[in-house]
Amino acid sequence: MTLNQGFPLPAEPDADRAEGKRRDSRIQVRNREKILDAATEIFSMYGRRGATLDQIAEKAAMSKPNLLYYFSSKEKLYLAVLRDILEIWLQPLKELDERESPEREISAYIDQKIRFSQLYPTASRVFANEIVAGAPVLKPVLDSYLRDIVKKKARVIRKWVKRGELADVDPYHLIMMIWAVTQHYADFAVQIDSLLGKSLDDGRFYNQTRKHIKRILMRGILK
Amino acid sequence: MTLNQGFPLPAEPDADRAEGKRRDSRIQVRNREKILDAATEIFSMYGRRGATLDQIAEKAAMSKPNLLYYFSSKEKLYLAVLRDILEIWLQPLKELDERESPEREISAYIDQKIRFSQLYPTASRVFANEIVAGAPVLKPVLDSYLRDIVKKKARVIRKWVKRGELADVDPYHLIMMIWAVTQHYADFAVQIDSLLGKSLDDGRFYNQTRKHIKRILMRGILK
DNA sequence: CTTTAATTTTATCCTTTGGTAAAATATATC
DNA sequence: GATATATTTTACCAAAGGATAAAATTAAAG
Repeated sequence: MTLNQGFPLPAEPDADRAEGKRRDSRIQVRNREKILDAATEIFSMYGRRGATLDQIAEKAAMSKPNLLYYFSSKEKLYLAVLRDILEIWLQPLKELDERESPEREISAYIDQKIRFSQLYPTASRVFANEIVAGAPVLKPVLDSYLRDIVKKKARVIRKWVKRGELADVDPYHLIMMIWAVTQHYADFAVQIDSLLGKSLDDGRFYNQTRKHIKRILMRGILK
Repeated sequence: MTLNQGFPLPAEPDADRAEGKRRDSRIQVRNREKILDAATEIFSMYGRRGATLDQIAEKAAMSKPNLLYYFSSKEKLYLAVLRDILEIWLQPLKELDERESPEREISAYIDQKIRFSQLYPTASRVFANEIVAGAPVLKPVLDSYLRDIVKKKARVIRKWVKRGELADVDPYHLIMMIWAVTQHYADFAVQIDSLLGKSLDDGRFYNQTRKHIKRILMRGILK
């Protein structure tokens, strides 16, 4: 599973996505995907620096030079993985619509976020790792792209508050709270597994979690 | 700042803490502390595998072999760092007391957790890193020690629910939610800085955050 | 002071790791 | 099926990184 394509990461004169060559041959697509999946998993476990190309290559069932044929360096590969993750990571936020009720919108937002945690836990962990590490690569994106989107959506929430449809919450803290809680179930999955022996893969647990989060949060913020 | 001493991590025949030798000479204590602090910072940024002894040694203003004189291997050092963190990480949870009101106790718990995020953000990040990476080192501890404590405290919360002092919340999810939200401000500090230009170091922001989290959560769970 | 033990430095080793070169093989196109 | 192009393999390399040995230095004890 490879997540997405066109993303606003520092677009780099991309030496990879080469010029006048036949691209996207079946084999090309399949291998890039295999590599990205393998890389996601390895990066999620060992981080950008701790992960090794040997590990990734092995997981992708491919020799290291072969891997480097598709992604010319470890950094480029890491970037490609992040690029894939980031867009779909914040897609849901973009959809917050002030014309709808906050009840409906925030509820849907939480649903989508926890869904992401269920579907792409390793991707979520790569992202978490990058941020925890101080966002050495993503910092510029956070400072520009993410910042703008969040600012825009904070305005939406503030509007709801002014209209009296929402308790007097700080929009930023609310967003952060939703991120924290929903991502936690992907990022700290081992911990949850240790404590409960469950994961979001378990449909029953998934739903229970979803409802529980929503119940508490919605009660906390609705008027 | 070194956090703590006696911890229940796999105690290992500890080749370091040597036998019949003069220990805890001033210089010994000072250097171990210097190293642990440096290591915490480096591990928080690069993870257990990505961190290098060279970096740690440099940050500790010490040669690498000298560092290895105090901690005989990178793994041992990493373990020592984790040991330091873990105990004070879950100290607050241990203090949940069923004889007090949930309002008071949970409020105090949140306070202590966010306080930890403020005081030891890098330590929190090392811990986060370890868990996100799948707890390669801490897994046994999570499966035993942590599990037991949490189970015990879940019982306390359940008691409050039965007594009708708390809404019908799942204790585990509640605990997780508190962890997620409070730790988020340390673990994802870069993100918060990008979005708000603030950190918990800022006293005003610290208090605002604290109150906001408590307001929403307490509203969400109190009857 | 001297002697002994603790600490630090210097030199070095071996393995891992990211990356390259070039040959070999497979795939597609005419 | 020959030719050109894309893909894969094999053989390497230089730098980084964890670790050790032993000499040199510093601090403590008598």
